[in-house]
Amino acid sequence: MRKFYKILKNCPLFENINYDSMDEIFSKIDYKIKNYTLNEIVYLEDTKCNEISIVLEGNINIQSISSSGNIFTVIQFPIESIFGEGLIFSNLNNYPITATSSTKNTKILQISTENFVEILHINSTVSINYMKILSNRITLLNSKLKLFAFDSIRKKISFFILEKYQQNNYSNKINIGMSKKTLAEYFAIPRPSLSRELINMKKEGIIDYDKKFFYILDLESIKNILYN
Amino acid sequence: MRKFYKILKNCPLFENINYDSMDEIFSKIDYKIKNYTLNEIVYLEDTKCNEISIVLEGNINIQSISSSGNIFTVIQFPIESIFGEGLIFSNLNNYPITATSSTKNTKILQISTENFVEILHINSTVSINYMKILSNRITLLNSKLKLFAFDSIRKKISFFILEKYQQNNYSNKINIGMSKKTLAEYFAIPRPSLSRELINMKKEGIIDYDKKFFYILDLESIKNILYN
DNA sequence: TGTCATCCGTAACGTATGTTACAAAACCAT
DNA sequence: ATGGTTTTGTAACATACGTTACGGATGACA
Repeated sequence: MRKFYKILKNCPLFENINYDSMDEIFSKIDYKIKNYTLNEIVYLEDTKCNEISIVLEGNINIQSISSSGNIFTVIQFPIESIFGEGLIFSNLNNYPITATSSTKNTKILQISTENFVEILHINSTVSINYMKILSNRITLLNSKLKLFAFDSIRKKISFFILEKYQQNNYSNKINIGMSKKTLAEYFAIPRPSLSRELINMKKEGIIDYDKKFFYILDLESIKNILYN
Repeated sequence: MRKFYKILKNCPLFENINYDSMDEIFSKIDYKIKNYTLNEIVYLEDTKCNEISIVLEGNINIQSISSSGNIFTVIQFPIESIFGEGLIFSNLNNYPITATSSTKNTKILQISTENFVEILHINSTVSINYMKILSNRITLLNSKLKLFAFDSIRKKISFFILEKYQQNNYSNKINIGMSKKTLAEYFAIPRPSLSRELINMKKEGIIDYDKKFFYILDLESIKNILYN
């Protein structure tokens, strides 16, 4: 196990855990290290999740829904990735997707729910790390959902501008911080659609913009768009 | 504090915690019980969240984005509701919305992050409860996001049918389990839009349906819709 | 300074879906 | 059964948005 400590240290769950603490943890609890060859199923969609998994060597693949609305986009999860951490304590703890190994030698550390609970008792830093992981996931999902929930491009743009406006001390000049292309991807819409709506809003005198900045011309209108 | 134990017992955080344990907890940690009159701000959007809150008496209101894409839908949170639990351990721990009291006498229990960490140490059941809350939230957000991410009504329907199909032992007869109206709300789309798409899919021989059931006629087509 | 790749604005077109409206069917209570 | 309420199917219309395409602007690099 010790040869994996370096890898575990980079996993958010074991952040700030020194080797002595790891010794303590892994001497007290049971765990498994499973080996997979290429394209083996690591876990199967709709089966119960009763353990957390950490990739120690190799890669695993999962499919998901892309932001353009298509299923079957493959995402790679590399070394140090953690799985099942949001599921083991959930009432509906079925894996939502199938995961397969994408490298010839894939090693995965598996810790059962019981043993994981034990770890949380043993080491309070791991315990806090774990809650941070869950909380950050919630924050991320929330912000994603917020954007998706808006039913028009104009609302997405307005929300984005208003958020930045508040973050940057109510300045009318807003640093976009990314290319228009990237912004369109962030909104999960085609780039020309974003472009067209920006043009419309400019024509209507609500905003102006250039390569790097949005300029708020009519703050009230922007607010009204969100509350229409 | 003791008079609130009965209320706390109904809060998922204190599920299965007996009064003795509560005594132990609240004797060892610091906490505040704050009183609000009508329409006072309980917490303000974009300010740091450094405590969890539980409604002990009255109601609080928050605004959110409705599933029809409009901001400013007011949601009421009644007695026993818990707040901030997904924020205190998050790196971005700003309240995403403003909450105000909606009753003349609103009492809210507030426990700072530090003290909350202490509780998690003291009582392992509360600790597990807390992780269940976070995990269930993640599961809920995930499934919502999944539905939103689909870019067509046909995909939403197909996903819904396929999910039920698998849950019910691969039977071609699928109990919808709610009215079409409710289903439309669940999909966050207008009811006539759902109706029309169902008609189309029936015309194409993919599904049939009546008041209570969907019938899968062409399973392969349904699968293809999701992977198109 | 010229070449190439990338980013961006712009336009035309087709279509999925929101909107509104109305009547038939189903449900429920009297 | 009867009347009223809610749920559904259906249709016509308007529109926001995806799609595709193209050329100009921008920036990197040799």
